[in-house]
Amino acid sequence: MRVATWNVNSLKVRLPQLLDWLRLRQPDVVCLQETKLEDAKFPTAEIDAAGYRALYCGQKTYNGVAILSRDPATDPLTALPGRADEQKRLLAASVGGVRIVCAYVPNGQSVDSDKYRYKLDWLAALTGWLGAELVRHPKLVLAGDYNIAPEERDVHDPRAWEGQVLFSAPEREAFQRLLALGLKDSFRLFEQAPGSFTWWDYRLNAFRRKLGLRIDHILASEALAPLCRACSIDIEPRRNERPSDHAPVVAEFEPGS
DNA sequence: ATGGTAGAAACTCTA
Repeated sequence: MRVATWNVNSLKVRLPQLLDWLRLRQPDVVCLQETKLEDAKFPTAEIDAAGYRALYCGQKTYNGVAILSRDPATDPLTALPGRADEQKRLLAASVGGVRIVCAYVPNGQSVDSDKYRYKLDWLAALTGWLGAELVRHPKLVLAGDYNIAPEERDVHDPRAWEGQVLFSAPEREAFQRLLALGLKDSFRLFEQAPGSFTWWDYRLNAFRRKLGLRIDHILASEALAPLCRACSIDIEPRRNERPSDHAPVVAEFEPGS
């Protein structure tokens, strides 16, 4: 099973690129973030024609998540239970015996912002819920835009980013609490090139200058991680005309997992 | 000292 995550930063704008990418990479499951579409405007016909079913949970202008899958997805969940949130950031469903959790973690804006507090609260709620979800679904993938670079090697200039949002200690500790649930960072199960990033600011020619961060991740549960065969970042779509500022991440799991 | 870009939408907010 090939599982991908991609923050598309507007599915309306990126739909042609997504359809090209699906044909090229043939993923079985794709988690999308920042669709920025109300559910009524989700491009179900185009996705269906590409051979995928879609679950989606969106809103106008901001946020929005979706799970595309070749096989049917069951038992959807569109928010953390007991947390009625108008921000559409979470979607979970089961595909082929694997629980797929698609997350768009709040950006946080800056460490002195209310949005940063909201980010840490949201991560704590996610972690709490995942503990129970892992009991129900031992084979689980948490894929999405975490808006957290977990380690120094995930940041082009860790000194400059020290204490900044996306790399501050409380955010990185929140990431470690996800790992403490037994989740493994599938990207780090394999040898990777230095300077592997998934996001580059649109400004200041960051992509061309390789000024990126690795903030999009596919975590695999303890039961699923041993079945992971590969994980890579596909930077090609970042070279497109009108690209998303994020590149997709793709993880390969043993067939039948 | 705080810009720079992109997307959505309606001029400012979010990232």
